[in-house]
Parts: sequence; C-alpha cells; structure tokens
Amino acid sequence: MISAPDEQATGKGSARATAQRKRILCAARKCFVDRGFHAASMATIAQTAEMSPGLIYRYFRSKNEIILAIIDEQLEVARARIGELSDAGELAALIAASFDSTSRGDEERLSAPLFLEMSAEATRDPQIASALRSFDATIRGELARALARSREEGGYGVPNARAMGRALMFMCIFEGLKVREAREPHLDRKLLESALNDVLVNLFRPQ
Amino acid sequence: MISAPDEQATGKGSARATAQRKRILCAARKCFVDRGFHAASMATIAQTAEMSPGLIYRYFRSKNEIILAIIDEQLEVARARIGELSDAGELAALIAASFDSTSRGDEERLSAPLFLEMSAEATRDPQIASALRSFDATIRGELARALARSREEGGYGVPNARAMGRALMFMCIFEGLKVREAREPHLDRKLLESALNDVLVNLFRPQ
Amino acid sequence: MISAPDEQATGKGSARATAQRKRILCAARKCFVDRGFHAASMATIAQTAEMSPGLIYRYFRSKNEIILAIIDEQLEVARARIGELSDAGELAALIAASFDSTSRGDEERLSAPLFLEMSAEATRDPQIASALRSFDATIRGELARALARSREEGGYGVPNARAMGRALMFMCIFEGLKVREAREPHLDRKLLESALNDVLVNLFRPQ
Amino acid sequence: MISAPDEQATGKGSARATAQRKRILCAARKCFVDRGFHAASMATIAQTAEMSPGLIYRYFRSKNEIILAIIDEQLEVARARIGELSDAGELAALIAASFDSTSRGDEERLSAPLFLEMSAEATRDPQIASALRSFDATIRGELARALARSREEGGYGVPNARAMGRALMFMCIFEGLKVREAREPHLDRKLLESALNDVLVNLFRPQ
DNA sequence: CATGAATGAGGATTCATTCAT
DNA sequence: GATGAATGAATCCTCATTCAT
Repeated sequence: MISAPDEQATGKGSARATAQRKRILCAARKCFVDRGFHAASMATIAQTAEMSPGLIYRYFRSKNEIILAIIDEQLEVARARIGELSDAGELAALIAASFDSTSRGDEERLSAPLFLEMSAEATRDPQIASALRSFDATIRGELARALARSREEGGYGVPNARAMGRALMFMCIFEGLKVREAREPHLDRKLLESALNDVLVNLFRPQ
Repeated sequence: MISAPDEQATGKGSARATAQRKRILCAARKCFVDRGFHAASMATIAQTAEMSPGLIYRYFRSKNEIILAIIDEQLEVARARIGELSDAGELAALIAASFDSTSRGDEERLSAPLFLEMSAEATRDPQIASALRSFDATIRGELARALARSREEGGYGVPNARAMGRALMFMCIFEGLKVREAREPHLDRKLLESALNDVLVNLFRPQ
Repeated sequence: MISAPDEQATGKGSARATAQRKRILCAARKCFVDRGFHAASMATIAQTAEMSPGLIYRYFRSKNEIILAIIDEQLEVARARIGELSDAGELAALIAASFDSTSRGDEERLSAPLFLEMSAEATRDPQIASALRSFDATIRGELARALARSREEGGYGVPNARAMGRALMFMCIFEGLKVREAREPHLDRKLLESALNDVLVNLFRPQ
Repeated sequence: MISAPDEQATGKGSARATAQRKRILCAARKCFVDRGFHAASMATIAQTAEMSPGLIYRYFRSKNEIILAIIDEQLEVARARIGELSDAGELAALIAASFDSTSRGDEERLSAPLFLEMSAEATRDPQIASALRSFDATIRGELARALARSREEGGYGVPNARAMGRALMFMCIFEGLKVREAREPHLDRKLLESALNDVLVNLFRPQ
C-alpha cells in the first residue's frame, strides 16, 4: 500500500466518504488513461467526477495522493489477475485473454497506459518504486511457488533452481505484453495466442 | 524517423550547429531520464547543456521537437542493438548484456526510463505512436526472417508459421526486460541469464 | 460581433462573472489606450484590474479574446453614437461634441487611440477586418438611408445617386476626426465647429 | 525630423552607409506594413534586407530608431504628395488617385497601414507625437495659404477666416481616406471620386 | 458538506541586443 | 565591415491548491 488511509484527515470512513473517494478515483483513472498523470488537471478530474475541484481536497490531500491511490488500485487489480492466472492451468489462453480489453470492465483490468505511466513514474518517485517492488516480490514469489509445487499438488513440478527464473520470465512477458497492448491494442489475437502457447508451454509445462 | 532534419529552419548543418544539437540532446536525455518528458523544463535542459534557454530554440523549434528527436535516437539505438542480437547466435547472453547499464555508454543503450516515457507518450501522440509502430514492424520483420532462415544460411530454421509469433514473443521479452530494468536495475544477473537461456533456448533453438 | 458570448466556457453568466468581465475589460481598455494592444501585458492588465493574472483566464480564453471584446465594445459605442447623430439635425455640432472627451465617460465614447489600434490591427487580423467591414456596412447604409429620405419624412432629400457618396464622406470625416483627436486632443473647438459646419452644411443640407 | 542624423555613431555619411540605411529602411517598411511595428522582428527585417541582424545595429542604434526613421520617411512622402495636391487644381481627382496603390511605387506613397501604426504610436511616444504635430502645422499652413491666395495668384480666394477651417477639414478627409484605404483597399473608385468631388467642390471652389 | 473563485509560481517561447570571430 | 551565435528578460498562459461563502 502506498497511500496510508489516514481517515483522520481525509476519508472519514463513512460510507459517503468511501463513495466519494471511489468517484474521484474512477474519474482520475479515466483522465490519467486519456492524458497521463501530468497532463490530466485537477479541474478535468473534478469535472469528470462531476464535483468541484475544492471538494476533491477533502478526500485526497494532493494530486499526488490520487496518483498513488490509482497506482495502488492498479497493482491490486494486477495481483488479483495474476493470482487467478497462476492458479488455473491454461496460462497462455488466460494471459491472452487479459490482453483483450473487452473481456472485463475498466476497473478490473490493469490499464496498459497506466501501467506505463506508473512504471515511468517509479523511476523518479521512491514511494512508487517501492510499491512496485513489493508488488513484484509478491507476484514472483507466488508464481515461483506455484511452479515449484509438485504435479500431485496441482503445481508444475519445476525444479526450484528454475522456478525463480521462470517466474521472472513470466513477469517479463506479462509486462512486455502490457507495453504491446498500449502500442498495438488491435494486435492479431490468433497470432498472440499461438505465440504464447509456443513459449509458455515450455515455461510452464509440468516436468 | 519522426523529426525531419530540416536544416533550413534550425540546424544550419554547420559543424558547430551539429555539436550544439548534440549538446542539447544529450542534456535533454539526461533531464528526461531524471524527470520525465513533461516535468523536465526547458530551463533545466538549458542549464544542463550550459547554455541560455533562448539558444535552444535556435536548434530546435520546440520542446516537442526535442522529445521527438530523443525518441528517434532511442529507437535507432534499439534497432542497432537488436540487429546485432539477431545476427549473433548467443541471443540470451546478449540480451542480458543489453540489460547491463555498465556495458555501454548512455548514448549507445536504449534507456529504460526513456523507453517507458516514450511508450506512455505514444498512447496519446499519434506521431510517436507511428514511429513506434514503424520500429516494431522493422524489428519484428527482421527477427522473423532470421528465425525462418534455414540453418545452412545461418538462420534457425523455424517454420514460417511460427516465426512471426516467436518474433512477437522476443519483442515482449525484450520490452518486458526494459520495464524490469527501470524497476529493478540491480536484478541478479545470474538469475536473469539462466532464465533467459531457459526460455530463449526454446524460442531460438535451431529446429 | 466578433466574440461570441460563450458563457459555456468562460463567462458563467452569473452577476459576479459579468462584473468581473466588465472589470477586466475596463482595465484592459485603459491599458490598451495607454500602451497599445501588444505592449499592454496581461500582468499590467491584471494589476490594473486588481486581480491575479491567472484569474483573467477564467473569464477570457486569451489576450486576443479580450482585444476582440474591446473592439466589439468600441464598435458598438460608435454605432450608437453615429445612430444618434444621424437622427438629430445638428450633425456638425454633434460630431464636434463627440470629439470632446469631457462630454462623456470613457465607456461611452469611441476612444481615438483604440480606434487607431483597431484599424491598424484590422490590416492583419481577418476577424477584426471583418468586424470593421460589418460596422462600416451598417453605418454607411443607415446614413445613406437617412440622407435619401425625403424632407417630409425628416430626411435630407439627397438624391439616391449622391447619398451613398455622402455617407462615405461622412465616415471619412468622422474617422479623420478620430485620427485628429488622437493626435491633437486640444484642438480649438471653435475652429472645429465652424469648419464642420462649413462642410457638413453642404453634405447634409436638405435639398 | 525625428531621428537626428548622428553620423558620428552610425551612418558614417559614406555612400555605402547611405545605401545600407536605405536597404534596411526599405526592408523595415515592408515588414512593418505586413506585421506592424511591434510584431515585426529585427530578425525578419534583417532577413528581408538580406543582411545579418548584427549589421543593422551598425546603422541604427535600435529598433525604435528604425521606426522613427520610417515615420520620418512616411511624413516626408505625405508632405510631398499633399504639396503637389495643393498646387494643382484638380484636388478631388488627385486625392482619389492617391488612394490608388497602383499609381505609384511603395516608396512614394504614404502607406495606409503605416499611417495607422504611426498615428497609434504617436499616442504614446512624445517624440512621434511631436513629429506628427510638426507635420500637421506645415501642411495645414500650406493648405490655408493656398486657399487664401487670391484667384489671380492661382489660389482659391477663400476668406482667411474660413481658410484655416477648410484646411483642417481637408486633412480630416485625407486622413479619413487613409483609414479607409487600410480597411477597404478595393473601394469603388467611381463612388469615391464622385463623392470627393461632391464635397471638395465646396471646400475648394474659388470664391 | 460543497462550491468555484482566486492565487501565484512556474512553464514554454520570443526577441532586441551584444560581441567574439 | 559583417556575421550569426548567444543572452536573458519579458510574455502569455496553466494549474495545483486554498478559502470565503
């Protein structure tokens, strides 16, 4: 978690407050996707959220706090998604599906533009960097464990020595595909799926 | 190429002008890496280049033109690097080496932060988007051809049907690694190399 | 009308907003009179209006929009004034009076410096040029009709063939006097009045 | 004369220097007509004059000095032109002809845009204001004398009491027409000529 | 709670002018 | 004499943030 809840100063914890925060974050997400963290102005976010700019500051201390909250949210979504993937067997098909923007609502997918925005921002902001590192650690550990688990236990039986490396490669492919999604959203699905199978079959084949 | 040379209006073509442009681009690259395209101010770039802000405009029409020039430069570097990789046999080792920021000077490597910055920007700027697409087309075509070439001709003998898909996967891994480099520059090299070998051996093994 | 009201984007239509716009226009008018459209800076206008520079942009999209609004205002004032003149009989006396800067407040007179500024600007800006042309057409048409009307109907009974020409001459004299006012604001009123009578008596005498 | 010759510091008096000054003034005139005093940059003027910006400063101390020189030149041209007019008998036809931009070269006509630019500038710059006043005094005196001269001496025999007033009106019409020329350069010549005759016949008819 | 007007620092860009060559 | 690179102040405009109502 990047942004401390700090209900004292902002959230109030009431249902109302939660709803307002969600409203703002939803608007912010849209604006950030459309224009990037920097180019999206608080005024635009307010307008999108159909509230006054001043009101936003009742729920978030600054624009940066909103950015951090959005990053948290996106990482959470990604965590959930990759958790699902690693549990299921059909990894290639599922990853390919995660590429498809029509398969889920905006709030349930790691947005490709936001992923790039976040990653770029992490280069400069240590707080964001650390959030991403923690995300990484969680996911890679989880993946490595899944890979290392024996076939009898529903795992892939990959030797421990290789599991960490393959988890790393999985992340690279997952994130490389996010980059690609941002750049080439209409990439041929057939090509993608067969390519993924071609590679992942090796990465994840029970050994 | 995004930015036409257009010596008419800016560069003057003189040795001096070329040196100044290089100076500016070098300063801009530093600033963009440190702060991002948007947060880097012309004043900062000028200061880094040790010249007055006004002077920059003798060599570039706008900040955006500088951004485009930097993107051109980075894509050119990436093209050259991937060209080398695809010619050589030791793909995994080379890719891993390309991760190593100490192996080459700043100007001879695709900067990871800039790569993210560029990719994010391409989401909104059609000119950048098109430059990236053209980069993609070139590289993927080249890779696919190298993969499809018969072993006798120094290729990998991958069936045509699979070559395109593997080229795509190669790009995902390459770019996924750039993302990782930005996030985790001190990633364990041993782990990385062995993981790459593990995957690429399958992707590029002569068949 | 040059500048559409466009309350959507700027004015808000509230009483407050109207007052602020007026405040800004009033300050801008002063600054433009003192220094010209180009030399008057937004900072100066803001200072004159006793507000921050940024606030101006809540009410006007750009400096140019302010210029256009001022031009609109000035043309409107001129139209009203010439309307009065053409209705009354004592044209010479009235024109001379319109020269007198003490007879009316700043907002009810076509400012001589602004008239020059506007006219000069119209040379380059097609929007302003067209506003001036429309002003011309209105006024000259109105004058020509007044001149052509029969004496029984309160007109001057000037033959149609001559009415257009005399309306043109009237405009030349009116505008020539604006030039003079800018240059020689303390011109001898007696001289002016008798000179105007001498000429206009011929232009407008009922025939 | 606004701008003191001051050969010491600038002109050098040599034929070369004179030619260079003329070159610069000619370029400046073009630029000022096209873009106005303020918007015309020294760089553009230099380019138009086909010389380097720095060189201009060998012949003029500042941009303002160029503006003043141009104003001098324009007033000189106007003086000459009105001198001709007042000597000839066919005043109306001649004034109308002076409207016609094709009748003379650019350097021999008072440019309408420059006239507006000058007049506007005179509002703020006392030096320019005084130059215009001196111009006025000369011209109006000359005109008044011509009008007052007896018919036997080639004059118009206008009583002294009226001569000053008519000279004033003549100036208004002349300058009013300059304003019109800037605004409506393609004004119907027939209309203009007949209108001028209609008025001037009264102003200048020998009495 | 909510508004939206207000602030003012900061950003990109231009341009008259200078000066080393 | 001549060049044109270099300067840096000044300009327009934007936007995160605050606060009176």
